[in-house]
Amino acid sequence: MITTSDIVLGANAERSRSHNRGMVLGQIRLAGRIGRADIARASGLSIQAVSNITSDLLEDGLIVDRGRGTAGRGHPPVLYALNPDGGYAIGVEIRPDAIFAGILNLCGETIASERWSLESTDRDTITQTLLRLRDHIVTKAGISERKLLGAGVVMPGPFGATGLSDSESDLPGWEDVAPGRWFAEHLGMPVLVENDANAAAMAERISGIAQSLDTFAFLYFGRGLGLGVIANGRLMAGAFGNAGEIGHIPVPCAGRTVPLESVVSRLSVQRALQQQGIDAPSTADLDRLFAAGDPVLMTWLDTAAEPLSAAITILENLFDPETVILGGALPQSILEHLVGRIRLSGRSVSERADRLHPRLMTGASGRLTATLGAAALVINQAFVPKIADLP
Amino acid sequence: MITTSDIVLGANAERSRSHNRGMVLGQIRLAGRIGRADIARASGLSIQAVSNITSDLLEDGLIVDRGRGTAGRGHPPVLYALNPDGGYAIGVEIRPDAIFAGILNLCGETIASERWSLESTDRDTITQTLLRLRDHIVTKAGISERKLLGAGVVMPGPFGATGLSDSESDLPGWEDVAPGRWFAEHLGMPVLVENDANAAAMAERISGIAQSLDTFAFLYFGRGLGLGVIANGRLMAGAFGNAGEIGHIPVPCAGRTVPLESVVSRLSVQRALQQQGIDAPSTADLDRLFAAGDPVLMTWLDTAAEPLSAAITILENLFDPETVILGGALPQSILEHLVGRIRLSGRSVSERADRLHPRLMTGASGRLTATLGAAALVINQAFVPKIADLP
DNA sequence: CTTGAATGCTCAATACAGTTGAGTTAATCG
DNA sequence: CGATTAACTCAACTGTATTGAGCATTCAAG
Repeated sequence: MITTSDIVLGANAERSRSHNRGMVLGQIRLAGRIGRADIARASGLSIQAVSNITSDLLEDGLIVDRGRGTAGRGHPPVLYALNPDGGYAIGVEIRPDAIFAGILNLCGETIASERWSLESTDRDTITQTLLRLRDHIVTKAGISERKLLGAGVVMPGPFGATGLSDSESDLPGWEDVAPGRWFAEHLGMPVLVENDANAAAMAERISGIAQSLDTFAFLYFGRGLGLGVIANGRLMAGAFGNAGEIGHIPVPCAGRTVPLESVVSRLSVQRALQQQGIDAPSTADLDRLFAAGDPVLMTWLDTAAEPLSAAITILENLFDPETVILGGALPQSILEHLVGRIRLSGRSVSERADRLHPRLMTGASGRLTATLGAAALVINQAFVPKIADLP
Repeated sequence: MITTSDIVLGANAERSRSHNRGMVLGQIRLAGRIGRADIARASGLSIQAVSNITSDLLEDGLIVDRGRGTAGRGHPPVLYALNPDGGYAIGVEIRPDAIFAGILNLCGETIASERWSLESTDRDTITQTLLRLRDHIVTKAGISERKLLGAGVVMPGPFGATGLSDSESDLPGWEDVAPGRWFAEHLGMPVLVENDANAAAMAERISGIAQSLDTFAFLYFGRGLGLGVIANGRLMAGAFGNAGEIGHIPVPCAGRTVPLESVVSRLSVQRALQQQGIDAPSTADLDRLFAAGDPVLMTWLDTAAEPLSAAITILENLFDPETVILGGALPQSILEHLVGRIRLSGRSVSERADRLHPRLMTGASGRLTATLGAAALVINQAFVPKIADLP
């Protein structure tokens, strides 16, 4: 991800305002409907300040008046909520063979989605295809281009040449360019670039099961296995933007030590099926096989449970998340089976009586998870305070 | 750690100032000696704003004028540096059998340290002992109490009752109290509470080998094995303050899968030695055995290398840190031997050509690492922007 | 039903902190 | 030696948030 977003450090009047605007929007998102006095209490700002900011937001169409509150005595508050039509974000996922795109509104609802095939992955082809795809999907969604907040782009990681680079999954022709800047220039809007797992994790936070969670880990079944960690509401990116490569950690499996994604991933189950002559290229295929109780698939699930459980113990003890979420390009049925099947270790910091959420949950599934997550990255930007801080 | 520090969200004039002060101090610390124009460029503030802030800091005695710069043409800048005497922090480490304390100055230099035995771990005994110890060490260091910025306290984790709770290492009598608030009230100063590994990691950043690193992982050899992760200059705490319990993750060792700290920790080496009738309670004992090439110790080192290497691969792929640092209550000689002995996996996001630092390094070692780290937590506060942000 | 307390909110004045623009000083370069 | 570059200061300005007075609306107690 090459940490694009300009890291601004000092606070001044302008940046304070933008910071507070993001905060107020975040509070409104979190609460659903909320009055100004409550926002002020939650944010440590004066009522007057919140009042000024909300009237700005109202004028900009980002929030709407949603009636009066009732509880208790005293003057009932005016309640505000996000305006779904207040802004939109495009999400784009670039794969070696296709481009996926989707549009999310400010409330995180999907407005449109598309899949276009790619003949080549060179920069020109991708850029031209993307421009046409953008126009197409914006028209299809019937929204005004002015209301686009930006675009999120998901590309195969890891970024830069690392020990995990792998010509099969990487995009040739993109090694020597910063994709964030490239797309920002060509699309003419702010662009965030992330890997699939991080984007999918953000989707859970914006419109999924993790809307009220600040610290969680998301295990993403893509081609391999990815991890997105959100800590205190922020994506954990790592020094070079490559954090979360969980697929490559060594885990025990049937007495041996193997890389996690060699036994727990979409590719691994498809390989296991193929060895028995079963072809299951799509998520729907897998769903069908699962519903039919296919023995090869069931055996794979049994085998995968142990290393997956080990991986979750590792995640819990290293990150101490509120929960671990399983999602991505496997059918919901299989994800749910895995969640039910896995015996979580008792030797974990996550084994505590005062938990508010289960240790393991299923999140969004299906092929579009990462694409919509890319858009969620942009939507999230609106809700996050802007004064970045580095020591 | 019970995330004490009041999480303020909104920005106003007062908080902006304090934020910018922290930022400017952080820049000065990072650079060593720096002029106002450079600070302005690094922070995105105007020269005038930086000028106002530095003159405040100068007046408060936090920084000092350190002559003029020379390079290039134009008016040479006035260079500022941290004033070591500008402030002090007390670090305290509470163990079941003793209290350690140390004092650090603003530059992270150790001014004094002490070890006092404990007869009991009940709240009263510890609190009373701590108050006397504080007075004693402040007198010994010969500093003014007014210049104390606060205290950092290291206590055995994990915090709260979890699946890892273990009556042998926990402190009885502290389950139902928030230690941060308790100590803040009784010591009459701001208090930060952390576990040993996190504190030690912060020590590396304030006065150790990681002074210019923003994202790194610190493997801490205490009783067991702990992990402190600093990401973007902040400690990664986890949802319940228990992140970094790396000692309990499953790793392969000699064909079996075991909890990491059962084979890689001070306790594990001491147990191995004891089984052969060798008693080595202190760090110095271990150093002596290592220098003598003791065969039991050497065998243990050989055995530990494989699981430790696996753990480092996990850390690298999950956190993508700039480096991994080994430190804590083992002699420097053994840490260095381990760093040299470990064969790092090539299948890691950290295996990249453009690295600025080695993948594995040794940090501070010895019994006081965590104690001084506790003080470093407080010193660090001075250097960090204050506008906290939660979405 | 009246009165008072509690609560949400507005308006106008104020304060704080950073920015801007016009100098001043001090070094290097040609 | 003059032109140029760069750091810095001074004073006026601007943007945001805060403060305090006051109004509106609701509930509850008498």
